[in-house]
Amino acid sequence: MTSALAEFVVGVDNVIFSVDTDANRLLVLLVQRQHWPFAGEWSLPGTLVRHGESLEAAAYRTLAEKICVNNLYLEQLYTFGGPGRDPREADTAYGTRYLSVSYFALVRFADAQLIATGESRVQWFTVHSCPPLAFDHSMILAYGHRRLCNKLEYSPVAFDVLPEYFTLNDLYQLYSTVLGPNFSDYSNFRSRLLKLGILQDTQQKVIRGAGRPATLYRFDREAFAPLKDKPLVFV
Amino acid sequence: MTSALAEFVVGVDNVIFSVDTDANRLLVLLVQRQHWPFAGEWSLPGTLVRHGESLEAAAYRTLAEKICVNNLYLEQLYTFGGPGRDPREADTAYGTRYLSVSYFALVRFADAQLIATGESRVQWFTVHSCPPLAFDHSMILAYGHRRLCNKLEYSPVAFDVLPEYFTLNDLYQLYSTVLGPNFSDYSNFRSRLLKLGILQDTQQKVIRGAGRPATLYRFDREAFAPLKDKPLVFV
DNA sequence: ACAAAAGTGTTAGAAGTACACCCATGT
DNA sequence: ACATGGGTGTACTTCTAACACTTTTGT
Repeated sequence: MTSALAEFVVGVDNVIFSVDTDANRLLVLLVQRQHWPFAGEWSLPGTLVRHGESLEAAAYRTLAEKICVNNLYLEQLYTFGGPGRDPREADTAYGTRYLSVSYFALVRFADAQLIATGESRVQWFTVHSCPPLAFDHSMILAYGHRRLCNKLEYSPVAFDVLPEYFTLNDLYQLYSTVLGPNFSDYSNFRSRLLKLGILQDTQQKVIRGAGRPATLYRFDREAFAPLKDKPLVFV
Repeated sequence: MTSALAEFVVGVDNVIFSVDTDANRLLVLLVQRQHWPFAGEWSLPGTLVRHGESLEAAAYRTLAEKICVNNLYLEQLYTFGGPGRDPREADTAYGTRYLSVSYFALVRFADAQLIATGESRVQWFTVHSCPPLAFDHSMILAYGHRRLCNKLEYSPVAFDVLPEYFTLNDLYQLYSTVLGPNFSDYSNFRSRLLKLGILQDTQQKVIRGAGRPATLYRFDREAFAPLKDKPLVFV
């Protein structure tokens, strides 16, 4: 004897982070809702999954609708599917459920062009000063933020959003803006990273304003491959 | 212009682990399917989500239908929702999708009673010698196994499946059956755990066969509370 | 007496932490 | 010359891994 199955509409919501290293700000992309429910409020960019479309494809599509970006990291975050998380459920007598599979993304700030479609507003907010969000999106954001910190510490996501050639300082800025002020000091970060042997020293130097020229490095994917799934620590 | 939304049936599949420390075996619970598709093949225990039921509730229900257990740890694992993962999709012209939210559980082996309902078979398999699974369940199992190892190393899940009073050897057996042979040696494991200060030394001793009596410890939840979300290492 | 299980100690090396200091460039 | 950012070195502590050893029980 089985009771009635729930009917579902499945959506994807993205927590899209970006790091503005110049201004030392960790940003998250929010959109302002145009329609009921929560019209006028800010929320994570999301979409409903289409016929024949994979979840990940839906996540990429949402992302591509809001920003134009070439370099990013994306992975599934968590699925929120309890009853009562979307007011639209109440519409239908037998309450179709709105399930949200959330994805977490990190994109390169420099080449992320926001797409302004008509009157819908899309905007970066610093994570620590963003408005209360529609639905349960504040919770999703918090969850995503925790994941971002972990990912940065234990896997090489940073290299997905850095330019191909970067200085150790670029890398350090990225880490310290995300991980906050009580992050490791530069000198130790430096030696730890170099000791890992996954950074290729291109002999090139780059001069940015005053100061000694900085060495340009690149991420050495081949050297990293054997270290994959090993408990690497980048902290 | 939006294309057709996918329609979904949402299911929950559980990767239920248990550790038989006596026989040094890591076990996973499988059920033998009775009906099409994959009739006769083994799969993870799962269910479809009912009206008004949360995902987690569905996961608990599935678990309770197969085994009777009081002590367990359960958390969401991953969501698999691509098109084509369930042959039943092909039935309906407009292909209702079968989405699976997977959960991962660790249960206490000693008090886990398998529930044999009629002819449906439920059985423990050692993780390293289990049959090929229906659907994409082999992938889900692999994913769950990885998560189990991580959880054990970084969070105190072990104490959810150990009895309230346990010896350090009980704990060590649990860890080494899950984490395999090249796990830390007993002496180092011991001092690391004790140094964390989260084990309460009840002055009681227990004698099991020959050998010096072992001290009974209990997990000190209050002492652990402040260490929560800190990067603890139990390895 | 001896095996078996529990528990302690030691040591060499690696890794982490907090600094002080030197180097190359622009102004 | 000196401020600025890049880069090196060091002294100290803590962690890790491997292993030898002592203690308390049953037989």
